[in-house]
Amino acid sequence: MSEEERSLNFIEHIIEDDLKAGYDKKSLRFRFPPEPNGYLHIGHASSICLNFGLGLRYDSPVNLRFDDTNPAKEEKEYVEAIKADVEWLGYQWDTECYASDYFGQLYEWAVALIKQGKAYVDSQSSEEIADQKGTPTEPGTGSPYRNRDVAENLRLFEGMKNGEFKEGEHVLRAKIDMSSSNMLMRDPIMYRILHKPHHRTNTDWCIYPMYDWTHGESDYIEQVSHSLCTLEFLPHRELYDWFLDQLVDSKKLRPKQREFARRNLSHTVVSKRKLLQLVENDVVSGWDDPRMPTISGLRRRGYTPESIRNFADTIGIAKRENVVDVSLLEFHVREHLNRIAPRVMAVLNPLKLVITNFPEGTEEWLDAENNPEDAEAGSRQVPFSRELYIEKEDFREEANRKFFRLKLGGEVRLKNGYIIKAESCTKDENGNVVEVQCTYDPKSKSGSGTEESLRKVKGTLHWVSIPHAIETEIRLYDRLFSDATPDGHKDKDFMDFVNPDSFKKVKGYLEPSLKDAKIGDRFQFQRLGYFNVDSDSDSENLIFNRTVTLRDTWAKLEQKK
RNA sequence: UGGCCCAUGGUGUAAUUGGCAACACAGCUGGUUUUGGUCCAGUCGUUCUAGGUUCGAGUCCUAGUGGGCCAACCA
Repeated sequence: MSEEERSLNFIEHIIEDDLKAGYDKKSLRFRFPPEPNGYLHIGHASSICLNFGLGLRYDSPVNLRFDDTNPAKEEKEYVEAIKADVEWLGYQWDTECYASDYFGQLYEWAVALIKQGKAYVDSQSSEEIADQKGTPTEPGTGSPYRNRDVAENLRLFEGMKNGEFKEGEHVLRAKIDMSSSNMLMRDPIMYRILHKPHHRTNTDWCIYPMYDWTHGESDYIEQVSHSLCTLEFLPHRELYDWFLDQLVDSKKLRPKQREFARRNLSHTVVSKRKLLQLVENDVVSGWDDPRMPTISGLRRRGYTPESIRNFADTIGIAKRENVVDVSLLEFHVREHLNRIAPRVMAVLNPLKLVITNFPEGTEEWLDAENNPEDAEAGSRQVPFSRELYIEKEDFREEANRKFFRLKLGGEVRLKNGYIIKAESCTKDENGNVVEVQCTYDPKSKSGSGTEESLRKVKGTLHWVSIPHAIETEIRLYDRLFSDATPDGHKDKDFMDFVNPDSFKKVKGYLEPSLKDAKIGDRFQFQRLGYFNVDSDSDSENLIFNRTVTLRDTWAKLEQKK
């Protein structure tokens, strides 16, 4: 989809309106502001694509800003992971910023506010402050310290900064309006005392600014023009503007906050807290478990950055509640992988097939196309021999004409190989088929151009030559939750909906060309799905993750029964 | 018994700003195919309700209904 054809989302409309109203395009600037207290997930990806997409669209800088005002929760490890994720998605930030870099400026501004009588030190407990806050329907009442004189406020605030007080002893509050219908305007806390080392400023500070006092001011310092956040921050906008009103220099750009609805994905949860719960309860192996909707999980699962960007682009951005069906994400990864993933053959549920008229102890190397969607992809050789594996599901002793696979007396094409006919089968004591005996037509070789090779046979199977097969571990993933909105039930916990079959480990038999596959390499296992090499692999053992199955209309037909 | 936000197919977003409701996904029907993949064609809607303004309303106004957010020394 070309840029000019695409319709604008409401954020772009706001920007276009600003531009029309005389806003200088050169002063456009955006930012992605994660708190380094956890891993990024698909919801963040949407925000990243929004902000960096705007940067690309308007040729404007986009900062990566870590909102690191709470040393109790934040760690350097997350900073590194977040940077890696943003880069992997394919975006380049203009400046790597930290709210903590502005602690000095913020402190100066706070002192100025105190001097103007617009901030005061409150010496009550958090319970007392909460009690006086009122409720959404009742106004709050002023703190007994609300009218402390400026000199005392300054002295106490400096004392707070110098570590003269214990945590919780004092806070700095903005003096706004205890009866505002907006709870956030009822003298919000600007600073609290925290005797904790910070991942960047270490022990330089023992007071830390709150989000509201930091975010808009950071935007102003960085001269961010449009500060985009999720809908739950809408009531914060009034406070965001109030703080800016106190210190904005009219010659400088004044940032504006605008809000959009966070994107929810069906069959998963998109909340750091809930994802953490999955990790801590060992429901998954970690933040990068391939079932996790984290960027690192999707990466390990085999998703491509392009597919995630296309997904974000397609779902767009708006202000209403939403649950995007995960099938849309799957569509985008299939669409991309269909174009780029080399085709190979692998059997995951093997059934032995013996071609009785193929000479014992011999092999034949067949030409196989690497990707029918990509003329440049070339071809490779795959070995054919007397004993092969096919999928158990691809053979039935008897079946109706809707079954385009192998049945006794029936014919089928072996992909890139020959047409075979099932003559008989052997069963174990339980009646399970353990071997199928076939004959092949030596003149029907794929691509040979013979009359026999051009015969139309309904059904083509993938296969692997047993003596040449590489044995590997295959990890099959399914949706982590059986319910579309696991956290959308008032009476049930989202953990109740964890899909017990979301992970299955099986043994796979792969064509030998795969032996040199490297971690991260993506393939289409023909007729099965897209797979990539997991990071748990080593030179001895390959491990594959199933990214997503192919669309399977046959499975749908079967399910209907 | 408050304030604010939102409402368009099953899902997500559009609608030249008041002018024939569009795109993608999913579903369903067919066609092509040496992947039951890909590809191609077709199909699926009283724009939450009721009033109002207007030649004309998804869009503007009023009321209602439904959903969401707001009382962390979190972000």
